[in-house]
Amino acid sequence: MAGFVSHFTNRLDAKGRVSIPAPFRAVLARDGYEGLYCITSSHCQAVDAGGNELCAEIEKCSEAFAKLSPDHDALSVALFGASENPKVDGDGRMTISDMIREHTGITDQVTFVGMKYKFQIWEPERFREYRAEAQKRAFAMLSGQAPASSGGEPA
Amino acid sequence: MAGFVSHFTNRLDAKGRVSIPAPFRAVLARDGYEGLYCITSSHCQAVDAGGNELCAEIEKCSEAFAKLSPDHDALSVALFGASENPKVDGDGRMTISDMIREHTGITDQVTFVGMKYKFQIWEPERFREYRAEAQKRAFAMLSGQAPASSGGEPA
DNA sequence: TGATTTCCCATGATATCCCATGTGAACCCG
DNA sequence: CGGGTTCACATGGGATATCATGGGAAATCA
Repeated sequence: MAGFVSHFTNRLDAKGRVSIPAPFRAVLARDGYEGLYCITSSHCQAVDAGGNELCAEIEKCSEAFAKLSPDHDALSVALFGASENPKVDGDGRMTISDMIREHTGITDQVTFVGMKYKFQIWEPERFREYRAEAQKRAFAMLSGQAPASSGGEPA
Repeated sequence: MAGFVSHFTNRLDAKGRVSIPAPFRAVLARDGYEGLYCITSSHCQAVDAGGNELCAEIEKCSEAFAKLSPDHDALSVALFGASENPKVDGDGRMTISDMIREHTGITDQVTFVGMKYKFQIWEPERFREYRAEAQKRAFAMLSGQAPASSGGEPA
């Protein structure tokens, strides 16, 4: 099925490498893998990662402003300056850069969280905290929102 | 026969596998089976499972918010981070992941409960308790709202 | 040249595939 | 109508493939 789902926690090895979960690699390949795109999240201590689909989303974001305009420039710096294209080795591992380490606080373990069109990279303990918070917010959002057309409360 | 109905209890084997009830497999196949979609329920100790129809329902939820926004991210983590695509082997069995085990308390038996457009996965004893409670609620709702003569629940 | 990074292979644990078996229900046939 | 047969399905287990992880050697960089 399509998209990144579920979450996985893997260990960093002595060289700073970590295996990207196999199901996520499969999604990347299906999406027409051209390298992994990573960008630090602006509102949480995580890194967004993905393939073409994530790239397209980010570009769409910056296209909202006219090129050469101050706004566009500022946004470009903010977006692309905080981005990376980590290499993925033949065994499906990526290296955690210093930028990612600093932004996420990752030391020896990494949690990968599927979010359908992208996935996030977290320090496991911080993810647990964020997740608890996210679940509360999600519950509030869904119950505040008008019920969907087809009968039946999702999840 | 449309949708998942009735309920079944099957045993887990030593490898953590359990047979998905044959009638449910038939429904999945008719729905255009592309893999099983599972998501932990936010309001009870069960896992929602289904095919395309359930998947579409979940996606619709997250479409209410702009991608890359904090709200969308939180919702995605709560929904997709708590989801899985268990593989189904040639004999119609799925493996119960640790995530499902923890959320449901399943140890050696699994109850599958049809809910028309999806089905739920329960630890048998917890399901019995939930069911007793649900029946009370349903009865109260129906007798409070509907005329005594009405033959069944609304579609 | 010394320090990293990249590539490649080794390994243990786990998951997946494939086939065997038991059991109950449906079916057929006399 | 009764007895035997077949079938579908849940379950078990051995063989095999996949995956995360570790480490050495070659390549790259400064």
